[in-house]
Amino acid sequence: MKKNSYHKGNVRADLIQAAEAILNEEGLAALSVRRVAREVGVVPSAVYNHFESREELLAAVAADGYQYMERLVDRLERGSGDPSQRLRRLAREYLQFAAANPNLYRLMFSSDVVAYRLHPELEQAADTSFGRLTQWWYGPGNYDSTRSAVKYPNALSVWSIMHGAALQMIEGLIQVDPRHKGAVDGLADAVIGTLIRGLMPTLSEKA
Amino acid sequence: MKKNSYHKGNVRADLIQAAEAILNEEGLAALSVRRVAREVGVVPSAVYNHFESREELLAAVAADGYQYMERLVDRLERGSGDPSQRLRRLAREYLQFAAANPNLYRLMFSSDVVAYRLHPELEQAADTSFGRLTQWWYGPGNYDSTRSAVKYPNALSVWSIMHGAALQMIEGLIQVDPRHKGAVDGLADAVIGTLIRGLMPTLSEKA
DNA sequence: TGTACATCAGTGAACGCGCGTTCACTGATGTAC
DNA sequence: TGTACATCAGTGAACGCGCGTTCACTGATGTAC
Repeated sequence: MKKNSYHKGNVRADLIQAAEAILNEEGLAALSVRRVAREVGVVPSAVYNHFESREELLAAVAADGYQYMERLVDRLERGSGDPSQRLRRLAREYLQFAAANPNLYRLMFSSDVVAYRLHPELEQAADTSFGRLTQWWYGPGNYDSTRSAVKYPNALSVWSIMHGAALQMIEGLIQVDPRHKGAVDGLADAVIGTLIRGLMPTLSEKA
Repeated sequence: MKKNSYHKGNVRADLIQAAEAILNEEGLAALSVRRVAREVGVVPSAVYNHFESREELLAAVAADGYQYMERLVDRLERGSGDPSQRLRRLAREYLQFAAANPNLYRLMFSSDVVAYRLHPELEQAADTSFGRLTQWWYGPGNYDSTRSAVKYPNALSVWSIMHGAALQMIEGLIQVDPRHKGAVDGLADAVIGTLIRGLMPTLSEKA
């Protein structure tokens, strides 16, 4: 392909990829339309042939991230071992993903930046991940996609504790270096282990 | 006090208060130095008599938020009831705080916006909250302030599950309306209840 | 009690910046005849 | 096979914007003598 030709090919895909790279390396603040365009070698206004706005570009990046989540749940469903073993594996993989892609992880879960409600395909991606985890747990027949706290406390708790641990790690609120894989696994084991066993034993010890 | 006098009094406190109001009502993006100054009735450059930079102002706002966390832990320590009852109460109060002050909550826990490491008083405030929870649990003699995942799995898990639930609620990832106090309590009960009981019973049921 | 002066906390104008987005345009490509 | 033309995806210049921050300044206040 000639350097200065029009119709460069898959500019849309290139933009998303460049955006992901910038996000990972320099964070969300550096991810501007102009910057992404520059990186791809295109003029800023060209971006608007592929995305309606900056936010739509960000939504596309986030949606890309959810594909990774999907794969995690795939492995949960198809994996071997008893349920608690699978859950422990899920926990490790989940935190490893967050540790390796902190800025992407943040973007995926902050409606502050990308309003889910405005990007149905994104909301659906998030729903699917949670829904499949829930169905694995409660059986397909029992899932009604409302994600009610009362109806699915177990799935909700797994999601909450993993999300909380991931963010505390990413934000540096706990002494776990995201670049140290062993430490990340240790964190995963600690929280999912506690959740599986429950606090009752130590609490009654206290009483 | 005269309207146009210099030396207006507690401009610093006013700035923090105005910043909190803007944050709550319009979100972080609206919280600019110029905007806060305008709200207080002062020229933008006057802000720099009280804060070195925008980030320092934000750090002051976040530090203010931590005082609320302190009070939660106070009540945990001094409250009545057995440990698990106290923990359940803490969970409710924690989520109610997050529900009532979502933008402040986000600011407090995102190093993206305010780099903790650069604001020691802020890092200390965060440490204190976690440390006191841990000490309540393990006894004062056993706390060494490293917040290691391996050493304090119980306190860490409580923190993680509450943080995760709070953020999912705030970001609209779960079907809980933050303005509905009953629903927020329900969420708190669900996650802390699951954590206390543990997943073992349902997991072995599955196996 | 009155005066000189240092200090403090404001003012007002200006800086350079990168941003998201719009617009009229134009070159390359694919298709119909 | 050659030509006319619609479409698509680029270009380039410009828009208005609010931002964080700096600077020389000045009015009000408190203190020392």
